[in-house]
Amino acid sequence: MNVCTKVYKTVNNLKHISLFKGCESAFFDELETQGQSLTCPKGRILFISGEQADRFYYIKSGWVKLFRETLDGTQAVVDILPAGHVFGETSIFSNNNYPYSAEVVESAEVIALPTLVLKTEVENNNKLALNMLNHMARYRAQQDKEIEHLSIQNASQRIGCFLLSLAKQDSVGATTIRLPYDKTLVASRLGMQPETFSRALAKLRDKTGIQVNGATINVDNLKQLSSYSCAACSSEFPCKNLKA
Amino acid sequence: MNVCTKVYKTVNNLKHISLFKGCESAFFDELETQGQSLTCPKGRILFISGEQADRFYYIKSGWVKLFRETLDGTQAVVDILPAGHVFGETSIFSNNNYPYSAEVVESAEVIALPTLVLKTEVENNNKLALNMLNHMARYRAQQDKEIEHLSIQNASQRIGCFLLSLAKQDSVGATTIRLPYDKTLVASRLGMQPETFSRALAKLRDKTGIQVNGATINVDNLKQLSSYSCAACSSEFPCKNLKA
DNA sequence: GTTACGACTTGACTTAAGTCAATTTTTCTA
DNA sequence: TAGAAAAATTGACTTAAGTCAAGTCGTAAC
Repeated sequence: MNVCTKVYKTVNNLKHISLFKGCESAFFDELETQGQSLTCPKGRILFISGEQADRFYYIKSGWVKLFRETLDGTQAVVDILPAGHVFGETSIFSNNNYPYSAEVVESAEVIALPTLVLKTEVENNNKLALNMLNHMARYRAQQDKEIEHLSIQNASQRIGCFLLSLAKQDSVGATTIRLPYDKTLVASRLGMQPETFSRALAKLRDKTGIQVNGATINVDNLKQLSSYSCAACSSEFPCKNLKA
Repeated sequence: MNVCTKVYKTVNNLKHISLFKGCESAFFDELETQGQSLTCPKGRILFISGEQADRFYYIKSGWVKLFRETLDGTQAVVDILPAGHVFGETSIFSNNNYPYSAEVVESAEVIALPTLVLKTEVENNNKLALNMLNHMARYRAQQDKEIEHLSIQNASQRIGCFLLSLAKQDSVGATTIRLPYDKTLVASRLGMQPETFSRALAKLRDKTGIQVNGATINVDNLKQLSSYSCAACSSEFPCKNLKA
């Protein structure tokens, strides 16, 4: 666990966060007064599973890993979130305890906000409650797909699917993808060992003609990648991760 | 796909459904007027993934499987739900399309209710929105655990965990568990092949001393079962599936 | 009762992924 | 820029689970 200096800043302008769309000024004022902007290096633990949840977080930049650990230390990665995402907010529906631990995996700027203010507002502002419902429904659909992938896709297909989700949504035919964090971390995100990831990526390269160069991956034919990966996925073909 | 005669009945008294706790009479009246009670035999398909979602369902008795299929026909089981559960309701947050297919797997009585009425009420009644949020948060926690189990538990441990979830919550030490549906179906629910299930259950028997007799399973020592299964689970030990 | 069917089990074998160890490559730091 | 550390790859091997085929068991129908 990485202990390090926190950098606090004044929070301003949360109005652009889609979860809060339609909320009143008073709510934003209260959030901003009690909120803190933190600059966190890689490795910083924001909270531990089971802890009392006084704060939830908004990611301004960087990447944050949500995970849980078994008694023997094995880690299960719940998700790895990029800028724009909110996490820890569901604790207001589970006795104010965090359901997972959170660690910064690519140096990040996050905003820590008081859960109590959110809870009170959700209980009184139907617009916010609806935002959260939509938000959770989207997340749920994604998790359902995750479960499906774990049970019916092989390692190479899971990687392919992951690459598609990173591809620019407007890319057609060819594109370049850059892995946003370490391959080891991608592997754990996809529920496999680093060695398996390495071999499975090589297999994916052979099967779909992608070019791998470190963290940079060139895709000449997105459809070929999609057709290989999505063969074992219930989503409509071509993969909706790929707009074409 | 099983085509069969529907049996319609008048719907009454939805007030006991926890999701609707605190709702107004007018809402119940509208639901009951437009709702239908259906008696469905095993095999009955209630809806198909992607279909327009006009109705959501409440299970009065029996079991319902939620699943999706890939192009090549491979099935991924999302969940298998018992009496008391609601499904198809999240379609109101996803363009009114069902995100999965639903099939009755143990003859069931279900109530089909209009999604539009629910949607309108959620948009206007904060109490209902909060109920749904709590409901979805609970479901989400369960799905997160599911993902964890798929990636870090082995077949025998997943079965053990499943058995614990079936054990009566007040049972201490010893208890008898009855599988609620076919072993083949339990296998698919746990993301494994029937053959693997059969062998893994035998292994679980050897490891934990449970006695298997067809669909009936005697557990002399729940803690032993829990300690074997939960070794690869991030939840606190002993498993919260087991109150002891 | 006998037959037929589906559910379940078992055996033999294949395949995918995990493990452990040894390198190689890249990145960071002094 | 040299050297150390971390990340990634590769090889050899083990293990878990899938596959396919054969067989058993129990129930339901006749």
